[in-house]
Amino acid sequence: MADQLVRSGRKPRADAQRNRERLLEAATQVFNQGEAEASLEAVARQAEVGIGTLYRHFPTREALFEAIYRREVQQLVALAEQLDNEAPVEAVRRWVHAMIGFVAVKKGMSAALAVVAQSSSQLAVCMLEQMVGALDRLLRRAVSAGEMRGDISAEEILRALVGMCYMHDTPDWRRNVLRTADVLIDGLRYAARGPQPAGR
Amino acid sequence: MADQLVRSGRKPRADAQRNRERLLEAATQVFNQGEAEASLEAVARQAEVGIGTLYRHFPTREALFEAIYRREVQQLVALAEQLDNEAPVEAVRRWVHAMIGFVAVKKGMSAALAVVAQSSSQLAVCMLEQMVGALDRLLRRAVSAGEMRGDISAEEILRALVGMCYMHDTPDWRRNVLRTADVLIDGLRYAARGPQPAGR
Amino acid sequence: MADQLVRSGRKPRADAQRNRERLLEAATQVFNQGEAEASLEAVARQAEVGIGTLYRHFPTREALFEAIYRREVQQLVALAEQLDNEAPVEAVRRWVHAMIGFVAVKKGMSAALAVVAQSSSQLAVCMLEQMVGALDRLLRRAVSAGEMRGDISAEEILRALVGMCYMHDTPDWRRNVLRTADVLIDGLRYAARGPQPAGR
Amino acid sequence: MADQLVRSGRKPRADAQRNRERLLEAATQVFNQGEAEASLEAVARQAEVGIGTLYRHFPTREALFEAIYRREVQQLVALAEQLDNEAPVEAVRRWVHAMIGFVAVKKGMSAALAVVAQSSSQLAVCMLEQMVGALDRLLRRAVSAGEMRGDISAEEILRALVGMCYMHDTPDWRRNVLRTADVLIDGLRYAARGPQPAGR
DNA sequence: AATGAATGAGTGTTCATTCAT
DNA sequence: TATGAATGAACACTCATTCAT
Repeated sequence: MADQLVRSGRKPRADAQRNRERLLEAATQVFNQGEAEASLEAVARQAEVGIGTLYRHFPTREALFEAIYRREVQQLVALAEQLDNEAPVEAVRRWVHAMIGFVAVKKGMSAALAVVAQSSSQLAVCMLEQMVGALDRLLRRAVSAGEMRGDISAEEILRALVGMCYMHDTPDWRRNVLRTADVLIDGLRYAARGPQPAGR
Repeated sequence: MADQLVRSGRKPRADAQRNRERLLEAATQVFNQGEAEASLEAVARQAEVGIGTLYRHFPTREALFEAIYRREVQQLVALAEQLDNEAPVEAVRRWVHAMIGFVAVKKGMSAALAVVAQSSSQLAVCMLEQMVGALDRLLRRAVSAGEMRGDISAEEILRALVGMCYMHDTPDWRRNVLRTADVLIDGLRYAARGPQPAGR
Repeated sequence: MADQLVRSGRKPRADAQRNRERLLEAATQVFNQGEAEASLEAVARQAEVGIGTLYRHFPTREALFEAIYRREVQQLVALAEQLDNEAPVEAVRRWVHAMIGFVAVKKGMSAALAVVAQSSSQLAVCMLEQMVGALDRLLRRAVSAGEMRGDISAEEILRALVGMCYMHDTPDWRRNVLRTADVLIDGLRYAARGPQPAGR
Repeated sequence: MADQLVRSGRKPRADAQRNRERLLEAATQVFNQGEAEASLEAVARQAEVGIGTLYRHFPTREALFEAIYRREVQQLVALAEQLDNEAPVEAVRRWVHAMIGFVAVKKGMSAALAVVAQSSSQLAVCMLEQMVGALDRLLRRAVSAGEMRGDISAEEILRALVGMCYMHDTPDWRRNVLRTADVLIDGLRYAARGPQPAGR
């Protein structure tokens, strides 16, 4: 499903598995602490593995991105499920904060996400859908509770968040983005009750 | 103004001027209907002009970006001034819509803006500052009027808007982004009066 | 030695070794029968090898120079050691002649040496130092024996020799330079005993 | 004879003459305080003159070099004549020192001379011949006086000197080269009397 | 399966030279 | 004549991708 090795039915050779791990580890480092446009050769070098091996495991650059972030994405999906018990709006806020914190830790992930969000490969779409699904679940609850407007799709909001993260590269962008994200969430609440007389 | 240059037969040779125009036209097309990272050679080819000519007119990639978008940016700055008479929040909303519409017309401008927003060249910074200045002017009025919270900088909001635009490439992204931008603005209003009891 | 590498089937793949050889051969030809500033592309073409291959083997122009002339330089160093048993002045003369003969065979080496002598890369400096060291060893002996003046550094003399070679491109320059070099050596001897009354 | 303008019979226009002067001045500066490989465009810019004008006056790079150094060469030729009254060996030494000092002042002239010495254009040859002639005149006197060996041509010595200068780029190369040049001259004297018993 | 050598198209950039104004 | 815009060949260098070992 994810990449070539899995397809062959047979259990993957031990060293193949090890190399896959090394590559993911290396790619994470290279992409996260630098640019998302680093050369694949650099990744292979970091993993102390031949470039050919990299290609065997991840035939395209996107396959690599996807493999890197699949796990992380699943964490976010899991988090959404856990937040089911929270108050609706608060759950949305916490999930959004988690996502931003997540991107902040994995510096450079924003670029990768941007790439993914703009590509249209099946797998990229799938990843995006998962995240959209997670956020959607939370939003729906808030909307049902009458605490948020329901005419903005989760995908829209997700794209906005990713875009907000992507536009920064200063080291302290995180708190700024967090605040702006809160504004966005506030906007979703505000409209739930419609515009109100400015004089209260 | 352009007239003057053409008529006076002085320095700006006719063909030079024409080539400059062609290059801008071509660059706009190439960048707008593709990626902001298209090769300069491609631009020259599109303009049916030697690569050397491109370099003569625009010694760096950014000089080209800047030339393309400087005029447009100034339009937005001018718009901000015109909106001084509007109701504060409405003025903000209209300016934001104008900016998005502007990006929508110049499809791909978002990519260019993204590049600019992330680079740190003097000129890029200057362009960004101009737009920030325009938005800041409008925000301040709204804040002064007690209709918007004042702890989110214009730059943050601008980056968020650019990011939102950048994350889309479907043909109909515009209305989605407009709506999400409105949510953001609503958020700015909402907090001006503090969180309110949600029906509780 | 080369044998070993080839036979052991280990790391140095056969074709890599062959290409390296071809590149050195080609570079020697191109540089020697033309200018030291020939394009690297020309070298690759001569070697019938992709330009990328050239870069893999020799990441910089100087790395190529160095590879070409390292072995030869070491021969000269070795020669200096062998001449330790000769009469001091004669040893200097023979080494200098060897050097010139060496340049003469590798026509165009003078240009390469000139480049090296003017660059300041680590490796270039190292090569120069080796040759200076070799000549210095011989000069010291002659100075100790009271047969040469000691206030001219080996490096000066070496630069002069390289310069002399570099200034020629006629096919028969060798004997001319040899004679002039002898004059230089004579000058070193002459002053060992101080200026003498010229018959006056 | 030197360049195109002179050929046309008519007296050169005043501004043409002025531009020629500016170009020479500029070229001297650019070549002398930098590299002999500076772009012609840089020269034209320094002269505040169009590149086309440069080409009109000096159709080739060598024509420019030649024009620059012709006057200086003639100074050296004149100096040789003035030295006719000095003691022969001293005259040679003084001329050689003058030449080196000359190159030292016009930093970068060594590179230009090297170019000239290796080219084979008529004019370059002519320049070289003039300098050779000047030195030759002095050498002959010393040889006639029995104070120098006569089997080394002036051209050889000149090439050696130029080469020696060319091989340096440190700021204090002058004294080193002067000393080495003295050694060369000493060598010419030494052999005039043949090898002498080392014990005196 | 793993390796890394080979490839060459592609990009940015410079500069000598021509030519329209 | 003077100008400088236009040109494009040439070069250095990178990197994704293929393929022999």
